[in-house]
Amino acid sequence: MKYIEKLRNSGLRPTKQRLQICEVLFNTERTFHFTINDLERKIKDKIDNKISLATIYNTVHAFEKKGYLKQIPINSNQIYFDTNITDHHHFYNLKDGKLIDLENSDVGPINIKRKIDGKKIKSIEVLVKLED
Amino acid sequence: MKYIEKLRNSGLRPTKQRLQICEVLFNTERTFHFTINDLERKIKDKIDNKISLATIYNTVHAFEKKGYLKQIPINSNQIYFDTNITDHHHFYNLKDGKLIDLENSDVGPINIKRKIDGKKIKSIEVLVKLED
DNA sequence: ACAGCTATTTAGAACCATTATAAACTGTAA
DNA sequence: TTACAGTTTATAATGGTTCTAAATAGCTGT
Ligand SMILES: [Mn+2]
Ligand SMILES: [Mn+2]
Ligand SMILES: [Zn+2]
Ligand SMILES: [Zn+2]
Repeated sequence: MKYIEKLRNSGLRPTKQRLQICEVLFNTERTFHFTINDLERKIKDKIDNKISLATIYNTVHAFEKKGYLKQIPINSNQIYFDTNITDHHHFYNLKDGKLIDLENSDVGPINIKRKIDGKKIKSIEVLVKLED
Repeated sequence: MKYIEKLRNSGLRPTKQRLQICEVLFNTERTFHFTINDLERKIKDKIDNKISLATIYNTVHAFEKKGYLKQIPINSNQIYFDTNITDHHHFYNLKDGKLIDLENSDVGPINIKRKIDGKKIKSIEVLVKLED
């Protein structure tokens, strides 16, 4: 299995459930955005055994902590995650709630002129809201 | 009362509760960021009658719809609102969860090169996460 | 292969911010 | 004043997320 090493190297035991979730999340042509509810449905569609909701939450949080997933800053009643962990930005379609990746090259370089002393910048994320 | 006109002009009846919430939200030196829980405490401190939590929610949503408040796109279990309704951005201090305004002039002009056809840009918001 | 240990999974309960309900109350225009 | 729609309110319901604690599974050393 291609994800066993990745998990072991992260200090995560390569359990059956984690490996199956890796397949759903990372064995894809394209990166994607998802909520836990989305992921639960994807898992049901792709695998035949059941994975409990608690395990899905546990795994997503474990992967996020290891840097294999990112949360997307957005106002919603659900948390949005991203399998694209590169620095990038988002269009947010207000009509249907869907997100579209905006590559760094699609946004001019962002230069934050103000400094907060004792702090350093960890990330700069742009959200572009779209309407009709 | 200075807020009666504002409310009437928005099609909102100037009730006692709404006027008191206006005082707390808008009769200030500076704009600020708040959650519903923050606002509930501010109201308790500043006024002597009780305003029900449902009314606080109703009022904040009514004011948001009228454009007197904005939500701040951020991942949190609570919604963050802003009394600063100008176009601006935010520092987000990961240590304590506090937000700091970043004026448009503190961020270089942002030029979104990619277009989504049939859609127009409603807002561009930058979130700068800070760590130690 | 086995034992022992710790990590992980799991069903279900708990949590808690937010929203819905529906009855009482209030602002407003006639 | 009256009538009516808008608003407030206590309380219940909702729903995403986290917690709990018992069962299970991966791992290390023998
Ligand atoms: Mn299936
Ligand atoms: Mn008081
Ligand atoms: Zn993305
Ligand atoms: Zn602000």
